[in-house]
Amino acid sequence: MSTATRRDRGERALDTAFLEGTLGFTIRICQLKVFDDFIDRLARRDLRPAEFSILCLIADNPGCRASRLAEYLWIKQPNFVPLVAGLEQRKLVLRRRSETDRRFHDLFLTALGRRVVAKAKIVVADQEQYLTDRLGRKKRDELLEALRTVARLDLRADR
Amino acid sequence: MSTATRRDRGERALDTAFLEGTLGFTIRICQLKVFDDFIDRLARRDLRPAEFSILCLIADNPGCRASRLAEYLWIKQPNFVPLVAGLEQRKLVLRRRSETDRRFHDLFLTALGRRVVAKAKIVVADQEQYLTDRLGRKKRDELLEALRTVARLDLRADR
DNA sequence: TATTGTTATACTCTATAACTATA
DNA sequence: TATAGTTATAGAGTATAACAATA
Repeated sequence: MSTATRRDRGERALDTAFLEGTLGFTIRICQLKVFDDFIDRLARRDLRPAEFSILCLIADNPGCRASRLAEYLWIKQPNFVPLVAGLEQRKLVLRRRSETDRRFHDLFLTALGRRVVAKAKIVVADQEQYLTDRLGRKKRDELLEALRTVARLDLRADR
Repeated sequence: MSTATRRDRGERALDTAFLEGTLGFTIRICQLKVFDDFIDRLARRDLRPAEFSILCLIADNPGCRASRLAEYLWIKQPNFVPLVAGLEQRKLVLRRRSETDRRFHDLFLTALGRRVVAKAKIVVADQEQYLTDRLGRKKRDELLEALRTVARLDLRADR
């Protein structure tokens, strides 16, 4: 958009009261904005949000199973395969057949993977700090807690 | 997933503390869950979330311009065209060339469009009520207010 | 020359069915 | 028979460039 806002050009503001009065729409806009910024920050490290979240989970859960991660991240198994395969090709992740049950893939980070995730976490911390600065520590913590409450709900199943 | 949880089968729980300690990831999971439920609820009316939001905005802003809506909804103009064209074909929306500037398309709801959006709003209200019941009115209102604060930020531009 | 809407098109993300190998 | 991972593939959603009409 040009530097002059629509308001500057004398246009009437949109009445957005209904949508902005709903949690659903507002969560959606927040997610778009936060991810837009996040994707841009992470691009320098050649990581997508999904890849970053996978690396984080393997870092804190060495030897975890692929299907377990996919389920938690709401990524369908067939879509999860090329994600992990890509990370393995880049020497960030190691896949190993479980010895107790050879159907499973146990996942580990390589030394390089640990370095990459450590640096990427700094990028995330920067964004989180930016948000905390704008909201204030107390409101930020309350926001996170409320969101975690929503995240734990099983909306479709509860109906 | 089967009825027995992973915990029941004796699997160790994932350590997800890092990701769940970030606003970015938690907002993302909330958005996925809320939209999954929302899409399912709206499916009976053959409406997608984007279509619903467009109808809502036209309802409260008759005669508004297509480009104005697309910008607000974070939908790129080329992707907005088939959305509105579809709504017009279904006789929910009316596109009219502006008389003052024939480049613009002014958007209106048809009588049918008004009926459809009114019914869809009930579906949304149900979901919002469900969330309010779980969170409590006060926490729900605080959550919405905090989200609106985040939604107003211009994260990328502010860096 | 700039802007709105449009077309064409490519890329990413997501979804489903069917296969394999293991159990 | 059931499960983890895989392959193939189709469908959304999203992105950019270029064009026509209009200003």
